Amino acid sequence: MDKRLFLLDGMALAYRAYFALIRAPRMTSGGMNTSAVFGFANTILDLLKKEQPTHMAVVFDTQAPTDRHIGFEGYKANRQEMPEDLSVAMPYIFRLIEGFNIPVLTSDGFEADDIIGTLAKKAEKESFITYMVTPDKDFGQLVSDKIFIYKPGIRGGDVEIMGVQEILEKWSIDRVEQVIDILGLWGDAVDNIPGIPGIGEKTAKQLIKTYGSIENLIANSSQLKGKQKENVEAHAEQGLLSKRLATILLDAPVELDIEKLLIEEPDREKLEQLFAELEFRTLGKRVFGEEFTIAGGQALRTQQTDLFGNDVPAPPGGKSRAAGLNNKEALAAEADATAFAQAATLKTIEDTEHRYHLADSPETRAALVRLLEKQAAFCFDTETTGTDANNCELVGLSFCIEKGEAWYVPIPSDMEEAGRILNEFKPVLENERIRKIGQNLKFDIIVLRCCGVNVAGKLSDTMLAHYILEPDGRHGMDLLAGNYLAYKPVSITELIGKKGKAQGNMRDVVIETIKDYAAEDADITLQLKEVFDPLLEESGLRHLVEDIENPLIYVLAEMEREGVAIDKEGLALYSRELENDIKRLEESIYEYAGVKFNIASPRQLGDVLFEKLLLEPKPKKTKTGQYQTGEDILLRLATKHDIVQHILDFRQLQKLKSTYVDALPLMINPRTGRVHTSYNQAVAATGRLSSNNPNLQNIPIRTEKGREVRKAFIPRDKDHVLLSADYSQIELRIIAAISRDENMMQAFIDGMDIHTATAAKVYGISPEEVSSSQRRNAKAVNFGIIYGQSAFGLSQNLGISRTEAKEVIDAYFKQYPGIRQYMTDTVEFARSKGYVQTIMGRRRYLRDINSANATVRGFAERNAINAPIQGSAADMIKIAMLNIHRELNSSKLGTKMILQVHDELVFDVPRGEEEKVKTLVEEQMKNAMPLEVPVLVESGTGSTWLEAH
DNA sequence: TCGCAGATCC
DNA sequence: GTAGAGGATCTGCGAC
Repeated sequence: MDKRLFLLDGMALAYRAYFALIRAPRMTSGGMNTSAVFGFANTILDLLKKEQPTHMAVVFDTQAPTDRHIGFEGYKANRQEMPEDLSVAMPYIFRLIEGFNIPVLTSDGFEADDIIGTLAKKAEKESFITYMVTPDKDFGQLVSDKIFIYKPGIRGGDVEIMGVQEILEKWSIDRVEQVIDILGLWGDAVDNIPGIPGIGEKTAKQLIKTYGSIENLIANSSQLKGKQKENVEAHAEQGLLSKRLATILLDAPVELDIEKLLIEEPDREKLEQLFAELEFRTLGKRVFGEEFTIAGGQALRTQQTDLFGNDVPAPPGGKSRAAGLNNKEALAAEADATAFAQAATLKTIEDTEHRYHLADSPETRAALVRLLEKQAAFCFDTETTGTDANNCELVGLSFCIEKGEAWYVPIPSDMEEAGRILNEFKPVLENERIRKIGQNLKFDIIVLRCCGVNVAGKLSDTMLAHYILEPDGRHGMDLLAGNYLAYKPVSITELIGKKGKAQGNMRDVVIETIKDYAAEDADITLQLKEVFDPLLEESGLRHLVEDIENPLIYVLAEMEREGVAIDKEGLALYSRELENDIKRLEESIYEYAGVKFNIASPRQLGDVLFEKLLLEPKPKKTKTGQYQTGEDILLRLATKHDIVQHILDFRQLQKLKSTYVDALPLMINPRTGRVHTSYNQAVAATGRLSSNNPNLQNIPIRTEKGREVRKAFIPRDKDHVLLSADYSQIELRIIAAISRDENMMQAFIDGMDIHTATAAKVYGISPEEVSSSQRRNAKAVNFGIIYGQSAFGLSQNLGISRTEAKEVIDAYFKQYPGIRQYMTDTVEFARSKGYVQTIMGRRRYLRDINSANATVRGFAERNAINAPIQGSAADMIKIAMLNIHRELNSSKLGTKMILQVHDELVFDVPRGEEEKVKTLVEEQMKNAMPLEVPVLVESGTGSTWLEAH
């Protein structure tokens, strides 16, 4: 049998596992980030299972500066501190390796690569096949026969085996020697060896490639000019040292009998204990088989500290939590993590004592109602035939008043019978005295409203409670049950099948099965409420759910149920018009291009523009390697070829037609004849609402053709008009108020146009003298400030030079010193507290704020600056909505609030009420959350949304 | 079915 | 030197 030796570069793999997972939600146990340990464990497991090694060792760099590192002051200075999370994880990684019974070698004065290189050479003589396992950024693999490129993922790594030849091809390198030369490059490509001041990594690589080697480059430095020449000559010695340090040794003094690295059985006891501490349930199962459970183990409890040893506050009750990044990658990874958590050994309905009753007779129902009537609060849930609250059928109701006991009330499809049963429950559901507890109550409230039941009383929504506690996380019931109750509810897919065409219907499930599922939901929700209440109290967040989020459920439910009228015929007409325009554009584009292709395919379009028409010598590519054809890129090309403008127009019209003009009429509810969007109250981490099915918060307005769509939003009939009221510059007013910057506050107090005022200050001229381009620049800075934009971003945005952008920004901060102070203060606050907050105290946790990774940290810093501003604006309009809703109801006006678009509210107003409502709305919006600067609201009415806005 | 790119909004 | 504006949703393409 072959002797197969696997040598793992321990530190590199640990770092790689850590950084690869850094963007993913943190897998935590007792506050410790366990993702690096998890990634490492998966590497070992993958190798053991898939590659059948016979011998194995993990090699670690000696962390203390040594011969190979020493004598190089800059090395120490530049070497990044090991991230706190990772250094906490390292002891666990060592225990893991020990548990697997794999020998650990330390490099003792050398790089791990040197030891591996030397061993590989030695092993070759003893007829081993040697494999080096290291992440792809390291070049050290070149000394082994095969190379593993390990890409950690949350479910373990994809291990890819490449031969040396393939590596050379992959990196477009010609010869092995050349790789060695590149290894000796200047810059921080190799383990942060400091480079030559003034010559970057890329430039250095290029230069070395051109000259063949560093030695050649130095010898020919006279061919260079200017600063480059100076730098190369002045720091030649350092460059050579870099090369020497980065060159892999094959003759390190390592005494070792390779046969001793023979693989042994893992130490079951040690691994079990470790997996129990870290709550690695699925991993445990992979190692020890399905029967593995961590029930006997003790969960880890360590207090998280920051770099200075101070305690970092964990979010209230936060057991696991998403990182600050809210992008698709994070969400996808989070889904994985959720699956990971769910697959673990959680209690289920089988393991718990419960009394779930069926209340399906007049007597049992009456008894239930009598019981509910006596309660100060109860938890309830509805079962329906679908997820569209405005377009589904009620199948049953479940109730719970105490942990472990719940009732299920089936509702038959016969309307009359259903009505009778619901009437029995009206006295409790409509009872204002009784608090209602639920998960996503807005859905239940709308469903019941459609059945003629008007739910009343205070609300406690567990989804919103968790949203307030952990705004970046997800808030599904199954997830919450798993994380907070260590419980796995009956899965909906067990009842009605997987999502998709084949998915069944709640109506078809036998009542006994629904009973368990539904009663359990109510039971779990009640238990969650009991967990969240003290957490909200402790962290001082109770008022947010109690005074804002929970009451807002009623407002949103009513808005959603109300819906908005759409001019279907108008849209149909416009669709035909667009169709013609698009056809014409298509033809002309084909003519310009000389070829027919799919213009809607960015890939095909890129090929035509940059490979056929060659519009750009060095076109930008996306990370997947196709040409970028985004609007900003095309706009810059517009002068080069007429085809570009046509493409831009084509894109715009295509988008308009498919997303709005053709899609909206299909969303009209057949029952009401109106479009009912759905507001999600728990997705945007800053506190904003979002809208979907359809999204009515992104109806076009910027361009003339787009605006046409707004004409299709109309009052319910000719006796009504639309009223639109929006906050003027609300985010800038908020930043002015919370930063208390005198100049900006004064500009608002004086009622000036803020962008003109800013331009006047920045350019040191009077407001009258401000040109339109100066105002545009000022406006861009004002917005950039809100988002934490850099000089680079501003220059890109405005098409000006970086120097110019920097000047504008510097002048800006000189005029508004309070704003700069706010920015540094907020970031500082986030650093010490771990979160930022809005005026109303809504929090956003920023775990990455102290990250050693500049990119990740930068993201957290921009979030720190933006979240309080965007979030305060969200708080303000939510309060306004609550107050307006209350006032409209109490004053018996016929006006309905129908839309919210972040800083705008739209109402359907009976003719004759316009003036009254306008005053009411403006007053309530202005006074919702008084600031120390004036809050301005602009409103208008019209027979379409466009006119009103 | 899913990720990506590109579009829309505030 | 890094990457390069915060928050969303929807659509079509193209790989799987």
